[in-house]
Amino acid sequence: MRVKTLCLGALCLGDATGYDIKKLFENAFNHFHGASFGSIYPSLKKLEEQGHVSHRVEAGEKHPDRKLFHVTDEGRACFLSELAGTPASEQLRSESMVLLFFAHLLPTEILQQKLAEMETHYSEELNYLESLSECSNHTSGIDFTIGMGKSVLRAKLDYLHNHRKTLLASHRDLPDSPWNAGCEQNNQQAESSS
Amino acid sequence: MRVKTLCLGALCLGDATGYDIKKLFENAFNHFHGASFGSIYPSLKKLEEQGHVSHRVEAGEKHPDRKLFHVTDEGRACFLSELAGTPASEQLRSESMVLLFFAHLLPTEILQQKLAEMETHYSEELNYLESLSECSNHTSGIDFTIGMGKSVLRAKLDYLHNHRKTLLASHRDLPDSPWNAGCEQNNQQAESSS
DNA sequence: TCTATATATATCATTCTGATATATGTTGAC
DNA sequence: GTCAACATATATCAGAATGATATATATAGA
Repeated sequence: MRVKTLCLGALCLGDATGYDIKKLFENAFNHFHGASFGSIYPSLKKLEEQGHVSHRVEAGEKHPDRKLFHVTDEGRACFLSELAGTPASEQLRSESMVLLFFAHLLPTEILQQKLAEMETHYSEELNYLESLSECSNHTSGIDFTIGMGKSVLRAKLDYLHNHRKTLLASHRDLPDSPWNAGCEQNNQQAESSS
Repeated sequence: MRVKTLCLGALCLGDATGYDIKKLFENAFNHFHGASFGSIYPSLKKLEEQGHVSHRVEAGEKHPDRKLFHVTDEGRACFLSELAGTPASEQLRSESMVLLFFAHLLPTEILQQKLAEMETHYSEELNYLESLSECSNHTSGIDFTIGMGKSVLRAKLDYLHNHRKTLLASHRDLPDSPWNAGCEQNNQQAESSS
């Protein structure tokens, strides 16, 4: 589903700025869909050109000027028909699973570290969803997505606890892996000279 | 994780063509990472420019010419160091959850249809993973990813069975939703005139 | 025979990410 | 009291990925 459509959906929940929508993607939507400023602002621009949203500028006193967006009737109708026409599907993009798929190529120490990272991430997200479900003003659909998310995270944590030892037990370090032959070309997440 | 890196990883499992790698993404990798031809072929090109892979052409008798790719020592070392440096993380992109998040805007009939679609997809993927785990030649890491996938799918199916009725019970059709005011501009998945 | 599917490579417009630039207000540290 | 870090707010851009399309041949089935 296009970010443009998601933005339209977000605005169906109430008027908002691009920044507000970004926060929605980081919070409420986060556990099933992300989006960056680089897609949100252009989307709002196009939606306005198509007449699906309009905006008014709120002059800032204690904050920068805000462009407050609002769905038009056409925009709302468009979102509803797109929603109904969207097939139910999902797609995972998991570095964790890639790491485990190639676990036999990793030294035991690193593998243990990755498993610990996974547990931390799953626990943190579960805590977040549990805090969300304490709020009482959700629609039943939203409660359903939160509940589904919690179930999935509990299943992941359980699986991790029950199978971690087995994985590590059958894991052996390779005797002479070329661990110092690292390739710098693609490790650009590292520090640059300052 | 970049498709380029995943291609390198795929080639660490054995020599392959771009087409073979696509099949790997569709099968083994499918439940945690996808990739299209439009990213695989350019990735292989760049990997070759960087000296991480090489290729030889197999002239085709019963098939088109094949470019069989092979990892170099540098490529293998590069993949290992990238793998170790990749943080464990994951990200879901789920149209199903978006649909449910906005369930209150959908007519009951459509909502039921989406829930049925979800169940079908989850069941099919579970069957696929169960058929995969019957093969006995997997590393323990691969078994772990398959097992995790199965656990997650079972959790999703359980949740769906246990909460479907509650969701539908609290769901009411809106009295006069503008269901005929559909917007054609964005419904371009429909048929074109022929 | 004719269609659909599988093998195989390649390109392209559109879309999305992740980084960066620009400004201002607030909060907390020292 | 100053200074860094963070939150609010908008916008753009290079690079990466998607999904579609083009091209060609072989096989299987209707």
